[in-house]
Amino acid sequence: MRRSPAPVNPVSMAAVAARAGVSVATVSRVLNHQEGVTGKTQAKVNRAVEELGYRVNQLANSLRTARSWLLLIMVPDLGNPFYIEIVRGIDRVARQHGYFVLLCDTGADPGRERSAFELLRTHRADGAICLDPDSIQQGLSQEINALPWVACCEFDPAMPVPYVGIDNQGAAAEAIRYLLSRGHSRIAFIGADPAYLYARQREAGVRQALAEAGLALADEWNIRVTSLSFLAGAEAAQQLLDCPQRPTAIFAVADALAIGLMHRLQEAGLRIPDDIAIMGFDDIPMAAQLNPPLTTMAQPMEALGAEAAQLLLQRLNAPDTPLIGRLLPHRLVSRASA
Amino acid sequence: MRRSPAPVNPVSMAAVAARAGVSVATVSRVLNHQEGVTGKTQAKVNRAVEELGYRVNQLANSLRTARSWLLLIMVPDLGNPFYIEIVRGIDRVARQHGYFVLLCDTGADPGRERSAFELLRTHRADGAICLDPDSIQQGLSQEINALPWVACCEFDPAMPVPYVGIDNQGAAAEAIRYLLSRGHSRIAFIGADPAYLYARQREAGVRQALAEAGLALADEWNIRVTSLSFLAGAEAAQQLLDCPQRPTAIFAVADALAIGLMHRLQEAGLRIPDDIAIMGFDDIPMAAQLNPPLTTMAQPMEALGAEAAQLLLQRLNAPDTPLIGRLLPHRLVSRASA
DNA sequence: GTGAAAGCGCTAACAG
DNA sequence: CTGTTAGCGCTTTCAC
Repeated sequence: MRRSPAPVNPVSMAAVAARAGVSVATVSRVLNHQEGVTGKTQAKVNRAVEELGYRVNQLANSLRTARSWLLLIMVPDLGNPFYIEIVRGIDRVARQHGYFVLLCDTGADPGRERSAFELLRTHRADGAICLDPDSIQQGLSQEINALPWVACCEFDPAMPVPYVGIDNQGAAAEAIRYLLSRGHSRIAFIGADPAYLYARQREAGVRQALAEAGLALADEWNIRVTSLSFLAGAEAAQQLLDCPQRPTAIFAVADALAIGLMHRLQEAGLRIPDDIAIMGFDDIPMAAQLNPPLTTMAQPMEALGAEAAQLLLQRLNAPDTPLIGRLLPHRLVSRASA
Repeated sequence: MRRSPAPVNPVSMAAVAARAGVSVATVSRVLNHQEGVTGKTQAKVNRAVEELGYRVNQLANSLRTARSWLLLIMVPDLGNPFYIEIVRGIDRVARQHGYFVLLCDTGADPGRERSAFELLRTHRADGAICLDPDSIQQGLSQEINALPWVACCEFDPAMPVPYVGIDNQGAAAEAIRYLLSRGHSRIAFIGADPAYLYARQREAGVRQALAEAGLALADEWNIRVTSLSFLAGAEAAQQLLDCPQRPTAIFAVADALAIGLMHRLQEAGLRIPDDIAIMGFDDIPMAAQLNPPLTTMAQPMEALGAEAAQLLLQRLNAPDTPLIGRLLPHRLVSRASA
């Protein structure tokens, strides 16, 4: 006699059918609200479902329909509130459409990212949204091009993948122009890992705006950190503190950096913005709570996530929709730090 | 002629078998590293897999083996860094054991939580970790008792469910004693929604420590907020500011609250800790970055998550392990705010 | 050592 | 309107 595999749930659709005195097909129809079933039959089935406490086995359903109703999100760092806000945006629209979210903190590691993409191939997720560095995306390009995913924040317009993001260069240039307009000409820049599109584009924006004003980015005021941690911000601050000549304003590519930066600077006895002005990027919720509140370039985080999810769903439902890329508007938020 | 369902992946195990000139059973054996297959046969199979770019269909696998390798996490608010740290702890051990994480922000809504638990019943997740208020857990008790899940931070020792948490009452009492030892006797408390176990227990701890010192918690200094947002903290601060008699120290049940609190207080011109001392709870990463740095009662967030995951895995692998509850140690972190 | 075949629980075509 | 039946793609027993 054959043993059935694993601990099997006794309450299958067949059990319901038996109890209701109908066929499994009918049960399936009722459960999926398909028309063409008598009210009386529906009632019988529903009662049996009720009495047995039946729940459909989504695994079986998914296998049969080839839809898992799971969306994968790949983020480089869950610890950064910026990504959290985006995840919330994704989650909101995903849920609205009946999907659940599979979250994967890749740590911006190509290996981890590759294995995350495997979830698509193995049918564990229907689609994915990737927030990882564009450089990693490009590295995997060959393997993932045909998969149903969209890029968010980090993207390469040349890749055959829909994307959402912002005009990083324009936004960064605007930020610098703001600083210039406040009378600053000695401006330092804390940049990030050039593996990220945003890091490269924002640096370009900074240089551009500076150049427009006849200025150049001094080497010793151009600091590059490797992670967006508070600590990295503090270390950058220290470097600036050690400069023979200090800047009067600092623009950090991310609020997280600006936070560590401010902390170290204040620890050293500097007053913000009087002794030195600080400007960030992102406008994470914490920015407004700092002392002094942080002036920053806001990204529409929730909307970025929502839009990415929308794009993905569209791609899933109509696979040959033309690929689109969308840039959402940024907005300068002037507070007390600069 | 019958049409097969949905867009079917052309590369199934059968395709591999055909190409390798063996049966699907053999392919399955090779893929699962089962012994009893010739090296030569293995090679044939592996080559075919390679050539075809075959990937196993996890849906089919899961249906057959009744394991989805997905773990569900229910959090009341993804926006709170406290939960994020816990999620990271869970994620780390989950991944170590081959599981992926299904994240669900329930917003502490019973309906959403109920539907999240349905993921277990419908075989979409193998187990769950619930961080939602114990009151909600209890409300669902009848329906979820038999499901494979563990409670984290919020739990009811009387429920037949493994849990991890901390000694909230003891920790809060310690916090108050610390404040007392610094010479404060006019201490205010910002508490949270009593739907949460932590909120009730910490309030009890506060009252206990105060009583030990012959003091009582004044009504006007006992503020209760409904969410752990910065805004809620700021509103609480305002209430305290409006009191005829001001406290000299404030203990907030959560760092997020303390942040909003500090912000509003400083906005009003008060100096911390000179005019008023502030103490928080959790020790989220941000706490050390505040100006002044926040004195707080640290919870081992990552460890709480990791331990919860461990407990869950254990429960999944040995369903009749005796139910255990574990309390992890807290630690007072003295910084400049109090 | 390998293969045939029986399902896991469900959906959907087709027949009645 | 309802039932029969053939799979979805895989694992696992049993036989050879």
